[in-house]
Amino acid sequence: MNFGSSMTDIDAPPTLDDVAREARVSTATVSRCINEPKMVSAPTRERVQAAIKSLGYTPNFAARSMAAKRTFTIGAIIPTMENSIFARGLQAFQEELQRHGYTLLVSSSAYRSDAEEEQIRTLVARGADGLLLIGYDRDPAIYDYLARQRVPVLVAWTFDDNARAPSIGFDNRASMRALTEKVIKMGHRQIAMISGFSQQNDRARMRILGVRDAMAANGLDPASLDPIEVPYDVQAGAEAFFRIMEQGPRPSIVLCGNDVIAVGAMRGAQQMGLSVPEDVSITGFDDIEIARVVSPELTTVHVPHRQMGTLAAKELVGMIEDKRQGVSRLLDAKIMDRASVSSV
Amino acid sequence: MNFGSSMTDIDAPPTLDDVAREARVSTATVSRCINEPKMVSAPTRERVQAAIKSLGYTPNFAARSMAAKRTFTIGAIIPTMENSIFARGLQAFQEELQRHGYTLLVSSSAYRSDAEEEQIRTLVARGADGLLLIGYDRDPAIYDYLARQRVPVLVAWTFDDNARAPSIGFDNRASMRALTEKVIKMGHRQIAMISGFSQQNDRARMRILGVRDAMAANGLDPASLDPIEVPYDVQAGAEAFFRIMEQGPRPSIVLCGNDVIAVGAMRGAQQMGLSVPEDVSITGFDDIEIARVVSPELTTVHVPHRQMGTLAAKELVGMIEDKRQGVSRLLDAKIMDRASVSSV
DNA sequence: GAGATCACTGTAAGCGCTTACATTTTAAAT
DNA sequence: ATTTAAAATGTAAGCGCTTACAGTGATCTC
Repeated sequence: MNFGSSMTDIDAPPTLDDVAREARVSTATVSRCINEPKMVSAPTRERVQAAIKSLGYTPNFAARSMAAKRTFTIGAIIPTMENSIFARGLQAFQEELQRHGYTLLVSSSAYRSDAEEEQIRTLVARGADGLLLIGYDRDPAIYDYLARQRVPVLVAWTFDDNARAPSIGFDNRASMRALTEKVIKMGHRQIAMISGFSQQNDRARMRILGVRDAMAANGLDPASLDPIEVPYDVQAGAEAFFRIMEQGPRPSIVLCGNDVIAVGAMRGAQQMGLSVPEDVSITGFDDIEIARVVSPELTTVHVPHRQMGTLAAKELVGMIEDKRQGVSRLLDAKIMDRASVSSV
Repeated sequence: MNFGSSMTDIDAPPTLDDVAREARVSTATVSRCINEPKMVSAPTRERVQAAIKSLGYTPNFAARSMAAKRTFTIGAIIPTMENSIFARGLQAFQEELQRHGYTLLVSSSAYRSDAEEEQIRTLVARGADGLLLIGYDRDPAIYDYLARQRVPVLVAWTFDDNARAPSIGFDNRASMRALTEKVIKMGHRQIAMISGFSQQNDRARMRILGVRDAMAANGLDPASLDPIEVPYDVQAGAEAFFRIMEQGPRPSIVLCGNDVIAVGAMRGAQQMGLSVPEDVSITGFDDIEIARVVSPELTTVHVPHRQMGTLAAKELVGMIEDKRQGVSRLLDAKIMDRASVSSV
């Protein structure tokens, strides 16, 4: 088979040169046609476009990045793809990037900071024009490295105005505090918590602090809170719930570090024959789809996933194209008061 | 600040040349040290490695791909990232790729074939060494294009031995047939179905056919099945469930095209005050996490997500590196008999 | 109508790497 | 020792693009 590779030699994809020849212009003109169309006169532009079309030309990405020292690629490293905690936000991020002509390179670190570090280096070596990272907690040396390589970085899913990188996110601590105060007002005094691992995870840590803040502000002893830390996974949540209910005085409410754990806790309750919220109340965090699918529906903190993704993309593209510092942005996270919590 | 960029000029990242100079060898040797270490004698290799380390050298990806005509990038286009249908499989795919030194470029088409086509072209232009696509259904011209560009393609989440591309997947039709036969044997005669859109989606189409196969084989009229097609989303599932229960004779069972729809149907039932499975049975497909989180737990078809991802990665890498045709592989999908179906 | 200005277009020098081929060094064989 | 093959290294030609710089006419300016 020969698919109309005009009179040229074999079969390799057409290059800029081929187009230039076909359109009887220089390669520079073709390049300008593609990148800065307004620099080229209308007649030539049309001729070039026709040539591009007839040859089925697509620019070679590697060559372009090498010459332009830009890749139009943005890297994102998320802790996990296994559940949808980051999915909606990332999807929105991607859609917005695409709108600006960028491609997203995603990888997931499985919540391991060494894996994350390696992936950061890979992404940088691949010439990512910018990076989206989740949360702040990481070796300062990484921020140094990134600064030295002049790769713009934006942090999401958290907010901290005076950190090493600009962030688009919400206040994990304040949100958790608000949620906790709310349940305390509903009469809960015996509070237990199942958290994600707080090491190298500022979101988890801040959420714990938020609970303590609320306790302290309401005459409870913050030191009495002894969060169990588990992986973000349903089964682990269920197991932690068992442990909590078996040892010592039973809490009237179990606050969970996120929805996945909370759903696990709900399963655990069900398996123990406890009903939620009559026997025990449970809350989550994130408001992912699963929260509205369990019954009772889960009381949780709604994170503005899509908004965060979209704004992060805009900001990062801005940082890259205008070579400016990014500006942090605090978004609202709202308490979704559903059926998994009752008054005491 | 000056971060030890030895005596060289300004500040740009070190290049192969810098390393070569530092190690007092030619660039070719440095290159070999990185790509084919065994071609270099031990002493020189050590010298070069020391130089690499001391300069903090990382190869420039664009340059490397241009020279080698390889990118070590594999593209995957999945229909959605919003729920976890593809997440586990993709995660496994990525992990396996990483093990072979490849990077994954993911994008999602939102189940739109025009978006998918554009993304395929983008990925090819970016020099993807291979592509993972979900399902067969797409314009044949795309397969031609891919063949002409000599980009290996592997299809997953479905299996068809004599299609345009090799596939690693399971038999959607047979699995759905098996599930349906099982519920028929349990006494269900009034069968309804909520499917995903079957246009441009062979998985959805095959699942419908599977239901009909089972009906025909058991003395029911396959033409009497009139699947409602909806987007794969909880809310849509609930709404479709309402429609089904409101019009005409109520089915004893509602077979759903996947777990997300099924969970929607369960919510719908709950909102209508119907209990599952006493008043109506419901089944799903995929066995994603959500299936075990709802109550009652969902009877569904277990898809070997991780296995599929891992094998797909191995096969695709094999196709690329050995320049051979891929071989298709049929995996088992198993019925998970849980609590959302009762006998009639 | 000579010089200045402007709008296009072309020339050609890289970008940082890989690799075919040439050359040198080392080891093996006689 | 000398020849010969094998192993290690070097030389240099690109890979396909972008872009600084240098034309080339056409249009203004006074």
